[in-house]
Amino acid sequence: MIDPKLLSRDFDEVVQKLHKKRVSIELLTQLKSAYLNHKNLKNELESAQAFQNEKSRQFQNVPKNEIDDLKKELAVNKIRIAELNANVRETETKLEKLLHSIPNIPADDIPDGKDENDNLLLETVLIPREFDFEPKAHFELGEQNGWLDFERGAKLAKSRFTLIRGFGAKLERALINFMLDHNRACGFEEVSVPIITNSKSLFGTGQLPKFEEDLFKIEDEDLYLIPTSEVTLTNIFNDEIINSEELPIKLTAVTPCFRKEAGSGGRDIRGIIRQHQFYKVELVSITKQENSDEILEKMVECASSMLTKLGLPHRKMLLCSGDMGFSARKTVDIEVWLPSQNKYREISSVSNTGDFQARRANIRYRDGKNNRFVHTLNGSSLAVGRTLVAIMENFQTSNGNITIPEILNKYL
RNA sequence: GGACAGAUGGGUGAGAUGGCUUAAACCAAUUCCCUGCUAAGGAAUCGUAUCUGGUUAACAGGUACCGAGGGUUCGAAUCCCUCUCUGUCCGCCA
Repeated sequence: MIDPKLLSRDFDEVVQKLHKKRVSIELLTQLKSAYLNHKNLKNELESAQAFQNEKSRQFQNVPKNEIDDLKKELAVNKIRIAELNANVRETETKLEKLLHSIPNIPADDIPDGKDENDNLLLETVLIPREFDFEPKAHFELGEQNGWLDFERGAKLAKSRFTLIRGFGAKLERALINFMLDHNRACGFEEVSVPIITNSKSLFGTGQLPKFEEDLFKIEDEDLYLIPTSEVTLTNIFNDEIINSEELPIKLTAVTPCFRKEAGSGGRDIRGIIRQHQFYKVELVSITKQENSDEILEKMVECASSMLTKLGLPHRKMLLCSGDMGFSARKTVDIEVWLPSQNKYREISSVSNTGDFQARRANIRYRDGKNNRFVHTLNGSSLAVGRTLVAIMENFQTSNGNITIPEILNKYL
């Protein structure tokens, strides 16, 4: 949630910055007038309440014969308060609805652009190997080695659910342990969180109300399967005021993630690149406002160095304004090389949301005398399934075997 | 799932009989004093949000908030209703 005060203070600047994120001026103008309208009505309500309070206080020392007159007067004012109150609520919900649909304002150094083609290459790490045979796709290798069973996954649930078996399952578990150890070495505390969460938490991190269609909801309950542990990790602190000595708080967790993938149509239908359920090791940082950018760099480095340890070629991309997510003010994607597709594919995404989520989830810290909103950052340390894909494809041999990165030996 | 109890500020915890209680007291915290340093001691400040005035400061004032939402009343932390959560006991269970 952006700061509504910015609208009355620096309207033109907000318009200009959010234009980069494809938010229309009309919407922002609407929002501004809703804000001012609500403010005026609220002022009116408050003076009526002040009147009521002041007169009520007189009751104890007013002569008995004047009490009836006073009561009459206040009865009238009470009706006015009720009316104003109804109006204020109406304008408030209208304002909130608008406010909640506005994405975060991008940071100043974000390239303006429409989609992934306008992203900025920051760095390439490791050179993709040359194959002297036609590299196979992970789903072929997976079936050949008995690691991936798509038909039975679909039988058990539906398409986009996959059974991982035998050494594949063991490798997945090894990867998880490797990643968590790596993150711990980067200074992140390991947490085990619920993988079901309520609407308040999902609102806090920005998944609700706008992206409900991508969530699996528990029937008849105010509960959802988490789409990422970012939701539960970040909301650990909602409605809290954190002592500034405790910052930055750096957390890591592994959880299954659940996504409906509504609107992704037939994309990546084969294989395990895009699943309804997948394991992801996540990083979340809660920081003071002044060091979130620096922590973003560190988180990107933490994820990137993990891929380097695994020997996987990858690159870092600074996302352009049009390709960034709803809550982000700055995002760096890490893309891993997939030989079968002959291109880089997203395996990690690290975002600084600034105070956008903190404002929604009401997470603050005490900075001397003042309470300020924290900055929250989140990043996939790596999507486990996609890492599995990358290992299979990059380290396949001509007969379809897969060489396992040495660093994983002690986890197998 | 059944029975009972509870929910107050950063923490602990007072607030029969509704009004001067946004809320005592204690702890923590911040600032200052004292001390060569540490410890101890003393003084002051100290809920959140929002609006108005003031130089976007200090500060002053208004409003709302004592789990959430309704109700009664001129007036509710205090009375009534609904919900949520927590604790304890019983039942069930990995």
